[in-house]
Amino acid sequence: MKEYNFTEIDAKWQEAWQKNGLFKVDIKDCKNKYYCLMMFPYPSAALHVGHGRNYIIGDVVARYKMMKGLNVLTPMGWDAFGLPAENAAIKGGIHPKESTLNNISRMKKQLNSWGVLYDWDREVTSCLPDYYKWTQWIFLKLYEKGLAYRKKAFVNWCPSCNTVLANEQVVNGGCERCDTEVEQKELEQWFFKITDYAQRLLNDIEKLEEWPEKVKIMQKNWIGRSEGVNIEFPLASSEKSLTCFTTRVDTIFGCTYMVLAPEHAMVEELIEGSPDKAKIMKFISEIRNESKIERGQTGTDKKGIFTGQYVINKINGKKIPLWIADYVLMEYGTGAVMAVPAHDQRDFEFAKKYGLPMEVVIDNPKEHLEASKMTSAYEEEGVLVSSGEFNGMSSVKAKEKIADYMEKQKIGKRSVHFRLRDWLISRQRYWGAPIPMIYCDKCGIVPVPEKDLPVLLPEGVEFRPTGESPLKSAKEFVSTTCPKCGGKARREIDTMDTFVDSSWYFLRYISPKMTDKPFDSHDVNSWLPVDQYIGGVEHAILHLLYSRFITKVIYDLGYISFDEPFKRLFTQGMIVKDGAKMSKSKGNVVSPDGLIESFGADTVRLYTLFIGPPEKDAEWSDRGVEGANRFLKRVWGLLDIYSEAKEEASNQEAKDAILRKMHQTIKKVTDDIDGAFHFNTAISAVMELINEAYALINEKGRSCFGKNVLGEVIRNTTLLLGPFVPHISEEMWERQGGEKSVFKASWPKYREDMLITDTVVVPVQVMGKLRGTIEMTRGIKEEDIKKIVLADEKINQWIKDKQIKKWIIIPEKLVNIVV
RNA sequence: GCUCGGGUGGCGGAAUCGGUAUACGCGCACGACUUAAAAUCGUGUCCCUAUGGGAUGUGGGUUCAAGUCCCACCCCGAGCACCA
Repeated sequence: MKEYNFTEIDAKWQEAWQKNGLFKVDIKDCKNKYYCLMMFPYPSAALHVGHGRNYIIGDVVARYKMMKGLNVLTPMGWDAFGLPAENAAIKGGIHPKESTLNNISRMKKQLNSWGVLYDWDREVTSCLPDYYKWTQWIFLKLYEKGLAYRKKAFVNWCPSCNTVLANEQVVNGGCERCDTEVEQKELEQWFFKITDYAQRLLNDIEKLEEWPEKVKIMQKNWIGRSEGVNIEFPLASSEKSLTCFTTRVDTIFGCTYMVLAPEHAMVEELIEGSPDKAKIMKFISEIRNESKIERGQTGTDKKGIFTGQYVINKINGKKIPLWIADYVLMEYGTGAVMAVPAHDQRDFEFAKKYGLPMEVVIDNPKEHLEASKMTSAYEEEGVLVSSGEFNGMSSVKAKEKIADYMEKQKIGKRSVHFRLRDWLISRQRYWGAPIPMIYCDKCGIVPVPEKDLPVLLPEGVEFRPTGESPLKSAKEFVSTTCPKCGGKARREIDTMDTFVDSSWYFLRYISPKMTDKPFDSHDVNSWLPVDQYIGGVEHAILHLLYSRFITKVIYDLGYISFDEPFKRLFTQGMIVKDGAKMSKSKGNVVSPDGLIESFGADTVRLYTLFIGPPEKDAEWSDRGVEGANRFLKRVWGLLDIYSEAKEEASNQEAKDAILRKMHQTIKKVTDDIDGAFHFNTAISAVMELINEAYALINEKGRSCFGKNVLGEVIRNTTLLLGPFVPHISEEMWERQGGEKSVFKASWPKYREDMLITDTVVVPVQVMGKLRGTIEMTRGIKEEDIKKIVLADEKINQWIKDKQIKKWIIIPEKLVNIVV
């Protein structure tokens, strides 16, 4: 028999799968549907083995589910808009469209060389008009619902590159390209009102039973709901009042001053006429010039200034000073904070620095607190003191009672605040979907009518940064007519965040070629939610949250009947090399191409899967790849042994043993895949089976199992390995007379009665220490166990001079004697 | 600082319910085959002062029995970070 020629085998089967359309799906046939989705990639220059892990895992799941008889949909596409292509274009002069499409065709070849299969008829590419037409359509739908709006916002600005930067491009406060310190610049921006969905996005996390707990917690924290009270503080000098939000209303009696964010709308009015007005304005402008990063640091020295104004704390009538400080953020709560230095560390530090008073109102039950002796704020729970009628109450109870009191007295109102902010979707960049909006001097902001979509991204545009959105220079693009009045108008020149493109692509796969609608609602409803979503943890928050949000909006609009897109989520770990993430700059990138050439696709797949549990990071080792190859050769070698074996088994014992091991392996592999995708242990189980087969053959001869049984072992091994190493499995399946594809064959079943043996080897301990093992028949009585154990010479050594106090007997598992 | 993960041989990693710690693979050593090397096959491989003793980041605890449960701490990784 020929040796394992992976080059030939890989090519043969990759061609065959393409030809017979193994993964082509009839969308109308949704019986037993299984939607297996991988996060679509950004088309970068070349894939490394770390990327490969993602696709290989998905391919294993898809092939396995197919063998389980499910109707599997696995599509693939490209998240093709985005900054890297634009940056490369600025540097190298190649148009982003050209480089992106080139990258796509290169990546497709690479995916194919791994033996990773998709239904390519459903391919979507987010930078092509037939796709982004519908991204624009989604924008219009959000606009109609009042969920897309414009407002002034600060953006990251690199003064050297003369451009706006995305948050991801700001590295330690500097521009990722030139390292210049990033400034904040205020521009009109488009937002999606995701905050309207904050509560639902939070509540529905409960529905995501099959998501990793980690991801759910990250989303919860990101949404960041907190309950508290909005309290009114009237100004001492006028009728007006300021509202502040607190989660610690129990500490209200300890509030000794109040602080506003420098951006607070009332500031100017408050300091009008003050002798210190100029000083205060100077202070505010200094704070505003600080970068977000600088100001956002915990523990940085807090800076503030007194406004000259006072407010009244209505619960005790006290007049307290009103300050402005950089540690209060305008974006959260009301931009005004009641300061309780004794019970909040930030207020504590600030009060110390500026000599503001401090009053203990929550006493530590373990150790009495005195304001003058405190070195840090006491933020724990405790008992109320100096709090009027609430004295003696626990802080937990007081939170409720004081809130009740305030609502009754109309001093304050219970309120909920979220950390989540609205989603800023405008990008002053070229390579993205144009925002379909028109500005008319007469009619104002007018949406592009649906019939005029797509708003095409012009191709001949100067995309080198000039300080303004590149589309501004495309005169023919900008100048248009107002859809309302027909007069002269200009187009929006910003493009959309690429996260908008990726927040609905899983719907488009169902109807990728539809021209009059983004998708067919009936088909989408029958195939979604996605049964299994697979991708990197780095998308745990943004992409997954945005997709959930857009799905809910489309649900509310009545286009779909489900409001969570992904039923089950799997996040795979990174592959690292020399302890670091693979990157060109570190020079530790491992390309799959050479490895596939020297060992074959199956070897690379097998090693990638065997390297460790797929949800964890793993260290790549080229030597390990050789081990995987060695194993495949051993599996292949069974074909030779089979062809030389005699019909009849020459050794009954060997035959029984291998059959038992085979059924145990079927169970183990099935359980490992069905459970937590633990492919590494599934593969090691098959290795054990092969090891045992060889050990028995070496010992008892090539015909020890007989042709029948060896053939059965080979066939089942082929089936079990199919999802992991599809090419060699197909080849062996064919050579063993299997019909059609191994993936059209059904997944093997194990026989329960073949899993157990008549006898078990039971460890025997004395005082919890292992002293020997004894073989016993199953179902043996306790008395008989004792007799056997006492009769054992080795065990007896340890108990002969001692008195037996207690027997611990766990049937078929363990015996422990306490002396 | 807060919230999650994680810490087991030279290395990647196994270990359903608390029940034989170190499966499987890599590496290494020795042997076989070979003129030789590679490949392949076989044997061995946690440590020690070895009929025994000690090891799962450290120190305690619960238990007949702890990698697994409880308490305190150390280290590594991820996310959030002046969120009132």
